[in-house]
Amino acid sequence: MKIGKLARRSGLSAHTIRYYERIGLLPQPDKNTSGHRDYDVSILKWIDFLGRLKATGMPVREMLRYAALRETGDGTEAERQVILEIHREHVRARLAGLRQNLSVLDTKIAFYAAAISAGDPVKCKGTKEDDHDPERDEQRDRPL
Amino acid sequence: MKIGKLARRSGLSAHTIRYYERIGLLPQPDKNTSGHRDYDVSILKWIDFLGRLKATGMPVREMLRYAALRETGDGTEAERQVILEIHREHVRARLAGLRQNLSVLDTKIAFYAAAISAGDPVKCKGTKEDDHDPERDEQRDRPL
DNA sequence: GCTTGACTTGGAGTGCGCTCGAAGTCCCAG
DNA sequence: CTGGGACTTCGAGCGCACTCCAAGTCAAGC
Repeated sequence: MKIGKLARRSGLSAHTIRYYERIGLLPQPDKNTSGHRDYDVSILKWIDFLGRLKATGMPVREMLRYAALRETGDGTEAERQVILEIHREHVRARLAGLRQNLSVLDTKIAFYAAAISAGDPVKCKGTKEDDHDPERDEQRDRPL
Repeated sequence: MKIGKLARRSGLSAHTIRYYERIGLLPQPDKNTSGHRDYDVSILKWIDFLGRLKATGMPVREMLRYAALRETGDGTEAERQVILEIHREHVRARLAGLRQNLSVLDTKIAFYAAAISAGDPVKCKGTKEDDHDPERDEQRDRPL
């Protein structure tokens, strides 16, 4: 498979594939007599997995560590596992944070919905000052 | 409250606060006779909310739209609600994707764990070629 | 009155992850 | 044999979101 086809199949651009190869995320593929890259389909699985690492927010630097271990092959499994486990914790934390922020978003949207559907001038009025929040009775900045 | 204190309280740097003001995320604060910014505590709530938008992946450009409506004040509630509702859908989608990728991660980690704890040379051997995947019996690239 | 440190502005620099362009080579259909 | 399209390399450019620097002002404590 040449780069154009791999691009179509993987969803990456040919530019990006070459870029990934340059930085070491993708292994050097075989080249045919004209110097054209010739990929094995198995690369698609690896690209898919890279996409998942990326989608879960792993920085390229970390993917690079993982990719290097993968290149090395046997004997690096434990290290790869550790990388993945640490990353999994990051993902779990993000998930938790996202859920929390989502609920804040829900609350806020519900507030807008209530204020607007009621055409409530008082509540709508409040929306500029500090944006709705229920705990608005904050103390002023005190001299420490 | 001056910028340094706001920085400490909000967790943003003074640089970032000025930057946010420049681009329009934060309203122009009052300035004292020396030209120093003087913030009301209520800004902290807004910064907190901005942080939540950011944490949920809203691009600055979109925050800007929201911030501009908030500045305008009354009469922009419906638009703000729409922005938030659309964003909420993005967040839900991210959450779903993250959960899915997390489970892939779990599977992969479990695979490493099994292969390593068994010291299984066959399975470990497989980990370089295409990284463990169960569905390894892929057809070769066919001529379309 | 002098030092220290927090503040001001404008603009330049950074890090990440691509993304694109230029110039050239190669293969194949018509 | 010619035109078109896919490929090659190298290096520059981009968009985002900061982050920092330089040069200057100002207020308070010693």
